[in-house]
Amino acid sequence: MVNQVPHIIIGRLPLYLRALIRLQKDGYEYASSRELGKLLDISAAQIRKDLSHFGELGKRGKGYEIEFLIYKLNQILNTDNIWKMIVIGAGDLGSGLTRYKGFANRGFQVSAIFDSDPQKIGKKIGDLVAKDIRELEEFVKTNNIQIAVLAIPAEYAQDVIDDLVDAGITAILNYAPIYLKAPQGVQIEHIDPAVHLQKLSYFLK
Amino acid sequence: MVNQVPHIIIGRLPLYLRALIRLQKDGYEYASSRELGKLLDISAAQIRKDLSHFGELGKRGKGYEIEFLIYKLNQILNTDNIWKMIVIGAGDLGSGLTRYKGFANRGFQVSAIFDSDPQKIGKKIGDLVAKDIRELEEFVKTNNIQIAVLAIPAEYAQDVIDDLVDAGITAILNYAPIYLKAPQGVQIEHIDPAVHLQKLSYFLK
DNA sequence: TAGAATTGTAAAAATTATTTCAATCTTTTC
DNA sequence: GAAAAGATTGAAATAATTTTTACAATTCTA
Repeated sequence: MVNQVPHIIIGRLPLYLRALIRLQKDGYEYASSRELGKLLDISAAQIRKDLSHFGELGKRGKGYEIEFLIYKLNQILNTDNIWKMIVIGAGDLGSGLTRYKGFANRGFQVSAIFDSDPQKIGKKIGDLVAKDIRELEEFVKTNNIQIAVLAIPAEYAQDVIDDLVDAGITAILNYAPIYLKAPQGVQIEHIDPAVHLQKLSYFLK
Repeated sequence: MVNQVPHIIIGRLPLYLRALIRLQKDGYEYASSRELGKLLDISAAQIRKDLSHFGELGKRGKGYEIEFLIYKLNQILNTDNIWKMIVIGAGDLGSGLTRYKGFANRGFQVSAIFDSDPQKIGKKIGDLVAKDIRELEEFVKTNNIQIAVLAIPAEYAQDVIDDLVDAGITAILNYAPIYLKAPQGVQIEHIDPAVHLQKLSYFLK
């Protein structure tokens, strides 16, 4: 296992994992880099090179044993256990993410949802009840939470990030349509559908 | 205006645009590449190089005139008009996206939402009423829709994409957690929160 | 008018992806 | 059951792409 694997490679590992889980569900036991590549529109060589950063995970003449590679990728990505996350913002998006069933088998679980709006605090959302954002710090500390999902308007996002970091959060999935600052060591991933749509519309007409 | 601007550059333009709109809202008239870069954690040289693909858009000694650059980026990204889109899937996510107020001022508008579940068809969602997916093709053709947002389970996604392409859709924002195939010329962008979370968890613990 | 600021771009450096192939394992043939 | 043919990985070498550096040209400011 090597240090300092390029970010861009880490970004592809979840795609490999997702495809492998699908293949396993479909009853396959082995997958070659060529097959996997065809499924993902990624060159076979690239897949082999990416995986080779983490040891010799394949079998010459045969391919990659799917069960083993899934196990290995989960280990690499730290998803061999379930991470507890919190969601900030109990609007449509935050509520939807909280109710979303798709996280469980990919290593994540929402363990609380917070809002500052009295109208939303106390509301039942899936199995949870929306909490007051003022309880955030205590909750994060008590439950040792490291991951937060931000689903609030852009205006408040930077302030909330600062609070999250103070509370001990070190990984943030940001849905607010704004670039956010965090100290070294705190990772942020951004999802903004309009950004993707604009990439798409570039190619239209 | 040049042909064949690398994809990776197109992907940054919406971020520039988003930041510029924010600066404009905050009352600024000019932004230098250094200021913009600081706001986005992108090097000033990169921003200048990216923008230089589309002409000489800045003013030496002063920076970029924000209003003009916003106008120009909208023109480049084809967001100087509103694109009508359809949403497929009237679950939490599809409903949330349909109600989302943030698309309007970024060049997009949901003009219909479809589902195949009789329980959901007819339901009021924001200003719209969920339609039967069987009406999809006619709607797309009649209304000349080019963009679709896919918010359905992975199992059905490839079949629906095939139908969308047949109907005339050429740009797809895919929320189903699976890689999807489309013919040359049809652009797909993927959003899978679990993929982002797994990138984050790589860096944890 | 002089000094400061900033762009646009050529050149260099760094990063990322592809090509190629020896090594090795699997499958088929005899 | 051994030998031959086929498949596939892992990795070195090469190619392509992307980013950074460096600076002349130009504009702004005082």
